[in-house]
Amino acid sequence: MNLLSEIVPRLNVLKDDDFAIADDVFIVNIYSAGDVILRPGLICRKLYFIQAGLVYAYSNDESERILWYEFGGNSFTDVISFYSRLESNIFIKVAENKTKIASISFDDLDTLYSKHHNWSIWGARFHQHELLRLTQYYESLRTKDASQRYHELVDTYPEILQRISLGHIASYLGISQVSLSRIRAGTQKK
Amino acid sequence: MNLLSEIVPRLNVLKDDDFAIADDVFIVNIYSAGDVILRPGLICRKLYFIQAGLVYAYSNDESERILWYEFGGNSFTDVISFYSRLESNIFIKVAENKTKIASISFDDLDTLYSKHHNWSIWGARFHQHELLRLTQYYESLRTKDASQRYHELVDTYPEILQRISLGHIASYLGISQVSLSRIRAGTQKK
DNA sequence: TCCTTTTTTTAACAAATGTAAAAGGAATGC
DNA sequence: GCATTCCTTTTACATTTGTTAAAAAAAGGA
Repeated sequence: MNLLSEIVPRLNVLKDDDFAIADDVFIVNIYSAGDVILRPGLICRKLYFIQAGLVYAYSNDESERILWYEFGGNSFTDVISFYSRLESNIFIKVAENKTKIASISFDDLDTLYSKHHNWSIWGARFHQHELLRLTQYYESLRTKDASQRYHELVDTYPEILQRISLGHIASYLGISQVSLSRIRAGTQKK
Repeated sequence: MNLLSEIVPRLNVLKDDDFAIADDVFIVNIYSAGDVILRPGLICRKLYFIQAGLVYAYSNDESERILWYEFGGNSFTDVISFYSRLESNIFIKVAENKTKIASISFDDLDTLYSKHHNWSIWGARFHQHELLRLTQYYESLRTKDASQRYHELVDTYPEILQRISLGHIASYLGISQVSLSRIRAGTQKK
């Protein structure tokens, strides 16, 4: 059984043979907390798939605003840098030890599409899923206020309060730590 | 020369033959201003490509917030409804007469992927482009304030002030009309 | 031209949120 | 135990933005 099949979703199309074919263009690495995957000024050349662990991104300005967290089972990249091949403006860092990640370059991915029909079907479906996932994420940013998003966050991942400081959660929610305290104290509209 | 090839981008992979193959699964329509393409409660079953004209979307709540405008050359759908196959929560309407649009259903698109390698390569690349485009749009929403976005809007489309009322522009920018007046008056930080 | 309607701006006030600073709590090390 | 440091909450104040309402300006019709 190929390692990759444990990390990259089959999306109802990939067979073991397809994973075998792609085995040499995906690279699997194990990272430690604090490892830097991407920094501003570099082009993000890879698409990443997390098998286990935790990764996060933050902005390059004074605010160092946390842009996202991604857990095992999800993929990530700097979408703007990777698909436009322009220099990144964000940091991507590993948050936990033994974070296990597979990655593939833009060119290798496109070559897979061209050479293997199944991989191009996978590519279409994968990017459809990502389009849906990203849109749902941004729409929840747009339509829900920080209070709602905070309560959903702790309902969905109650353990997150043990893993991430409230300062970082406030940054992730896009509000000041003072506002988050007010929300937690209930001094806030529901 | 096939009509479709004027509307659907080739993305460096589609040949005339591919358009001929797909001719019967794309439908081309001409709409009038005010025509409703999608309303809340329905599932958005199609992916649309605008050749010419203007289309916009707005929310289903009291605010009737304008979510986006799309011009000729771009594609659109209700991303969340189309890719999750759930009921839509938005309106999509045509804003100008003689708006010409090609469309294809989710299932027909997936069938094209399965049957034709070139179309699945196209699907992967198309959705990569859309992922980039959507992310750039939402990131500009996230990082720029209403004042910046207003000034960029009138710099990019000076004629827009003649075509769309300030009330609608404020809605599109996500602010009250009062705030937009303050921005225009210069009573606002740059 | 005059009246009506629509659009835009202005004013006044209230609510929400950020900044800065202080205080309280928890964890760690000596 | 005590001090230090880090994280979190609280307070005070200023800024921003929304709401409501009124005034001003623009557009259209008779």
